[in-house]
Amino acid sequence: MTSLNRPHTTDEVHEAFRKYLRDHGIKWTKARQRTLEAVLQLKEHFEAEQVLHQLRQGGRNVGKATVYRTLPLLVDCGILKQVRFDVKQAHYEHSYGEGPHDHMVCRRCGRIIEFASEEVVELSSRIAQRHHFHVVGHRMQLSGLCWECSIVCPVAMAPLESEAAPPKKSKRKRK
Amino acid sequence: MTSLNRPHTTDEVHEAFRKYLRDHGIKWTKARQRTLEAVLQLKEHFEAEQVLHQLRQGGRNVGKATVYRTLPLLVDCGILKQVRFDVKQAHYEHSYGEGPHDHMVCRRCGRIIEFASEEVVELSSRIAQRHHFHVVGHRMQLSGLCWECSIVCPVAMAPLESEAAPPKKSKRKRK
DNA sequence: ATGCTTGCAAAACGTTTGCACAGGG
DNA sequence: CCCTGTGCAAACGTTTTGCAAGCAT
Repeated sequence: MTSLNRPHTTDEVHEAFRKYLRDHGIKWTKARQRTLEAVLQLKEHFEAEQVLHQLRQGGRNVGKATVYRTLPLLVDCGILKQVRFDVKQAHYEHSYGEGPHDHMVCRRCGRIIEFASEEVVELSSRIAQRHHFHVVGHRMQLSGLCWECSIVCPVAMAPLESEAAPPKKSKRKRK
Repeated sequence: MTSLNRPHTTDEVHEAFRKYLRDHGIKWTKARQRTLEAVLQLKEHFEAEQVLHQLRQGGRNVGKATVYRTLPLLVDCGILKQVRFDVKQAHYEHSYGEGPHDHMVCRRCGRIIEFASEEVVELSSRIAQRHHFHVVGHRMQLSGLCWECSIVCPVAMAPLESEAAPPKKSKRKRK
């Protein structure tokens, strides 16, 4: 939602990255530039592997290690934000100039819906205060069914892919 | 907080597991029994490796694979809940008969503080309704500094271990 | 007796690191 | 020119899987 019509040009983002690198004595290299470009072409939420894929697809090869070393820089300078869903891999989203928001993840189709979270921020502060905790950030994730899936399949919770799985002889639920 | 004085005896939990297994045509075996016992001895939040460790310590050896195969069963039958913090490994907590709650994670000492979350649940519903989303569950995590750490170290965000790291020659921020 | 369960080892997975070479300031 | 950055491959820690043997029903 917020990632469409991003309020900043790619040039601005490039400049922000170069400034960040300069200020930290890190070099502006071809590999880092290409990684940033690939990242800017990706929409919404993505993982490291997709950045690699995007790079290979454009014929601009960058080593896996370099991508993994560059992503934290982009996070550190505010262009990306690391988001962790209920999976082992890290996901990233664009955060340059974007307001804070949280996510709803559909258990069936995997769709990720963003929502602005002023109320969540307020609630966080209230709760933190109550426990003498100094909040720096928060993460809130709702899981359930998106509108389409709740119509198609009002009860099922199983991920979409498992529908094709052939029934087992036993009564076991484990996949 | 809620894991202390759990409102159910270990017998009740055992029985719940056995019933779950029976109902699903899964066998009640020594390995699964031992895994459950180890899990019940662990307090608060733990990871798979700690279950293994607990088992070895008690001389009741169970294969790593078996533990990894049993934990999802315990989650599925409601005895455990999988919780993912900002790390790659999964963590688990006891959920049998416990009310919903969320977590605050201290960035410095790693302490995890639980808080009851009726307000969070309410807010979830309100937000979901607004987006025509059918919520099934939520996850909220505040990160920041716990009371002790915010006194010791009012500004630092770096994890505790990095304090011992020797300063590098360059101006770079990366570890 | 049958076939689910086990433990081991090996694979898979995402991520990190060591190293010799390339290339930017 | 120096020192950082790169790419490769190998290491890493967690989790999963293949398989022959074990054991609960």
